[in-house]
Amino acid sequence: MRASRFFLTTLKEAPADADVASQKLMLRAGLIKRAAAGVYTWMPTGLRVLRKAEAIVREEMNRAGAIELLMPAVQPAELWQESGRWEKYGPELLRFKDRHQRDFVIGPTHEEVITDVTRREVKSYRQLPLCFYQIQTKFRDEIRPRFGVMRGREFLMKDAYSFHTSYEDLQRQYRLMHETYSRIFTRLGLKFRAVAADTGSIGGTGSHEFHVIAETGEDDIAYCPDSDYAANVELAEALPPAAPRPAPEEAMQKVSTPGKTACAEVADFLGVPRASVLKAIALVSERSEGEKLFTLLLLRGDHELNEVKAGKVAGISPFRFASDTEVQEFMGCAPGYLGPVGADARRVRVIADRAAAAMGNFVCGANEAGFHLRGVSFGRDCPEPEAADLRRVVAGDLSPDGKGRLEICRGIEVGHIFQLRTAYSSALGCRYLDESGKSQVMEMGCYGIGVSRIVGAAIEQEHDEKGIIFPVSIAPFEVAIVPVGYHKNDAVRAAADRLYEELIAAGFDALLDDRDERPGVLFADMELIGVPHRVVVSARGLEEGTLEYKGRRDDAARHVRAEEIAAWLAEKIPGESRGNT
RNA sequence: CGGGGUGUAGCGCAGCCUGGUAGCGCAUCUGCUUUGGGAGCAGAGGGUCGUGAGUUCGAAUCCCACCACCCCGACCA
Repeated sequence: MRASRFFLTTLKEAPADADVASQKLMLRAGLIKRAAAGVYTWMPTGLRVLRKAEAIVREEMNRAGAIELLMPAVQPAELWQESGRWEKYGPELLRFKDRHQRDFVIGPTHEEVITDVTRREVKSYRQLPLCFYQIQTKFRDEIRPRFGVMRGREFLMKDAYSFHTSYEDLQRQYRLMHETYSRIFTRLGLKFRAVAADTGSIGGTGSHEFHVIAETGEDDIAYCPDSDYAANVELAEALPPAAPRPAPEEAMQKVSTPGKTACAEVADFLGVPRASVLKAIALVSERSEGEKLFTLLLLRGDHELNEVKAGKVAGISPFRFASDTEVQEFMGCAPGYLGPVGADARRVRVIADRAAAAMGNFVCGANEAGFHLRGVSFGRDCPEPEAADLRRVVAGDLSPDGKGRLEICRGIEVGHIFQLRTAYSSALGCRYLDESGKSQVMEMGCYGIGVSRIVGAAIEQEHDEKGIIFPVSIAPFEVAIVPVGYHKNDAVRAAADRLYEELIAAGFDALLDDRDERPGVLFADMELIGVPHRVVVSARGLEEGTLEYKGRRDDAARHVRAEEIAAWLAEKIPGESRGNT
């Protein structure tokens, strides 16, 4: 590509409303233009990047035997009503009516449509297994779109769906997709981690998220540096403390703690560590008969509740936090001074986190405004509570696989694989006849990759003060030829043109920056848009028979003999990662 | 949904308090000079001042309503 025939629109200043590096740089480099909140035009430079990412995803999906199709962005409401998600999905689902007042949605995902296609077309076990995929634009009406294309409302997604005659075969496909995703993100040049994710009501180990490791990620990931354990913090198990509960020493004693309601305040006020204060959180689970179940969760003062885990404790989900009135009703006390001692066992269920259950001689609320108790021990001063895993893991916790300690990092979710089992196939009646002619419900899996999010995540992961540093596999161009004096010096022009033809013929995705601008402008633009390799053609070098090579991360340029430059680049840009478009 | 903030040229901003008919930098166009790290000089074009309705002789500026966008928060005692 010649820059004079392309369309580069770089900016010196980023729009003021951009708030993360990738969004600023994508706007500055002219990769995207904002059309509405969370909705962007992919400009020519950005589209090249998006298409390269898409091509890698497509190649690897095809390699894994998945079959590409393309489903509609607009979907009839009937399918969503049939699956039950017309009610369940909430306001993120963009709904509208056509001229005949029929209800439609703009697809945020395609389980309904693919399941509908499959139930109509597939009748026999002989046709299974199948794995379909598409690369298609989705729309989710996010409450608060932000971070540019990383949390847009309209975005490009690769979504795949597989259909099986058995759970075992689904698991085989799931492992295959796990491997395929690892290949994809490796080829994309991303630092990523596959993490175990919450499977909601389906349970089991049937879901993994693929995260690009980056400070600005929206998810917390717990991982063990000494093993391959990694899980979303919402899921990561907190093991019981290794040390046994200390024996009761001091007698229980009531102390005045006026106005001190938060654990940290109480600990500071009494001069004890936060870890020796017991935190009590009151929940209410409403039953259909209007009956309220009241639960007191106990946590160590330095720990935080993990609501996902609490929701998995039998009998309390769905729950909400108790109102002040309800706390008063069940505990006979204002919030801020709650504790297990003296709680009415007939009306209040007490569940302690494993770490809280291992505490002894602790401080807790006295169930009387303005007072706490110190020197409290379970068993002696109040009944032994039920124990459960309730807290968020923190850095330094033991890894659940027993191979070290956990670290926490931030990640950007770019992929998610999920064993759906029969959630959709049974709702939509997606069945087949088995060998014995008996009708069976298909097992299903789904596998998503946020293709447009990958571009933002790649930039978030690698950039500097000059701009974007793209991995060569998705860079808008692999190599930039920057002539100094293209429009002034015939020798430079001839050499630059010759080099450009040579590199194109050799299969490189080269950009010849033949714009009539000062060299500084050309250098700055090529660096801003993240071209990983640069060759400068100058009169000075031509006299010596050399060209100047500089990698995007290199501090200094190197002189290379003109006749050796193609071989030099071939070494830097392996053919298999080249995407000449 | 609640709270806060911002809307003035393609981008970044000033002007608003104290009303008098809009300005700066970058970008764009023309000319001359310049040419290895976002050039200099001279000139030019480009604005429904978010929208609507008020107050006023007169509104970017004051009042009201609405819209858009951004940020923070949404019960963890």
